[in-house]
Amino acid sequence: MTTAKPRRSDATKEAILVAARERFAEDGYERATIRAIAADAGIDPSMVMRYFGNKEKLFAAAAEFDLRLPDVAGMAREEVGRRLAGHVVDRWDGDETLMALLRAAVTNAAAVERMRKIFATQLGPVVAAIAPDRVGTRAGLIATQVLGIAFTRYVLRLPPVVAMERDELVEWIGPTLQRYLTGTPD
Amino acid sequence: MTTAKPRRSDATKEAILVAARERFAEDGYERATIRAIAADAGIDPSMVMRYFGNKEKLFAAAAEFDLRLPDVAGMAREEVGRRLAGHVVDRWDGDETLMALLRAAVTNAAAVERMRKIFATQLGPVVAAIAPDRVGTRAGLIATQVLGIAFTRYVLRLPPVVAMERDELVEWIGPTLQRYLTGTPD
DNA sequence: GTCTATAATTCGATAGAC
DNA sequence: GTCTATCGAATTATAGAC
Repeated sequence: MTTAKPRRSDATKEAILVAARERFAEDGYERATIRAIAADAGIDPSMVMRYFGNKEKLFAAAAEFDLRLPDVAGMAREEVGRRLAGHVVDRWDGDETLMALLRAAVTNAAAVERMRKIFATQLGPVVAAIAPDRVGTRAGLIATQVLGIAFTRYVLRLPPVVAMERDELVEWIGPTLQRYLTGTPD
Repeated sequence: MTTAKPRRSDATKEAILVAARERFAEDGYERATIRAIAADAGIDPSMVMRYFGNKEKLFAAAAEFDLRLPDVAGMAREEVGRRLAGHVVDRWDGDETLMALLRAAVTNAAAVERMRKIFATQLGPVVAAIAPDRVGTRAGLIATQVLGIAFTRYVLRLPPVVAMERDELVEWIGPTLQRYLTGTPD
C-alpha cells in the first residue's frame, strides 16, 4: 500500500481527477470547463478550486503519465521494434491521460513541456540501451511514428487507421520502429 | 486570371483570411478570437462577421488545404516513397494552413471532417496508382507517419525532430513510406 | 461599407455562510 | 469541508447609426 492513511477527501480528489482526465481528453484544455468536470464528479465546482488551486494545476495533476516502457535489456535486438510497437498500442489504447495530454499539448504550453519531458526521459534511455549512436535522432523518429498513430487513431480517428486490428497495426509499425532504432538512413 | 473583376472588398477579405490562418495556426480554434484576427488584419471585428457570418464559417474558409501531391504516374516504383517524403516536408514546412487544420482538428469536429476528407480524396488516389491492394490501409499508415512528423515537428516541436535537416528527415522517412506503399506487414 | 454600442453567454475565481 | 452567490473579465454575435 502506498498511502498510510487514506482520508475521506482523497476519494473526492480522485473522483475529480478521473472526471478531469475524461473532459480534458474529450474536449481539450480550453473547452474542458471546471464546472463540467465538477458536475461529472458529482461535486461542487468550488471544491475543484479548493483542492487544486486553479485550472492549470488541475491539469498538471490529471496529466501525470508514465509510458511504462518495457525493459529492453534482455530482448533479442532484432525483436525490439515489434515489441515496442505492441507495447505502445496496448498501453495507449483507450488511455484517457494520453488523450488529454495530446489534446492539451496543442494549445497549452505546460502540456507541451510535459510531453517533451516524457519522451526525453522515458524513451531516450530505452533507445540508448539498444543503439548508442544518434540516440536523440532515433528517439525523435520513434516519437513521430508513435504519436502519429496516437493522433490519427484516437484524435482524428481516420477510418482505415481505426479499422486496423491491434496485431495488424503492430506488424506494420514494428519494422518501422526497428529501423529507427537500429538502422541507418538510406 | 481566375477572378474577372477584383473588388476592393476582396482585399479586405483576403487580409482577414491571412490573419485568421495565422491565429488559428498559432493558438488553435478556441483561443483564436475574432477580435484578435480583426486587429491583425487592421479592421473592425464586425467586418469579420459581415464577411464570414460566424467563427465556424471563417475557419472553414481559412482552412482550405490542398496537399498538391505530385503525380506518381511516371515515377519509378521504388522511388515513390522518398519522393513523397520530400514533397510532404517541403509542402508543409511553415505552412500555416496545415498548422491551423492540425491544431483545430483537436477540438473542432468540422476540422476533423475536413482532414479526413483531405486524406481520403487526395492521398487515396496516389496510393491506388501504386498499389491496387489494401489502398485504405496503406493510405492510413502513410497518414500516421506523415501527420506524426507534422505533429512532433511543428506542434510539439520535439527538439531532435526539429533539429533534423530536411534531407536527413527525408532519408529516414522515405523508406517507411515506401514500405507502407508497396510492402507487406511482416 | 464601416464603425459604435451592447446584448447574451460563459467562464475562472473569490467571499463567506454554515 | 461543502455549498450559495456573485464578481469581473472575456467572448461571440447582433442592432443600428453614419
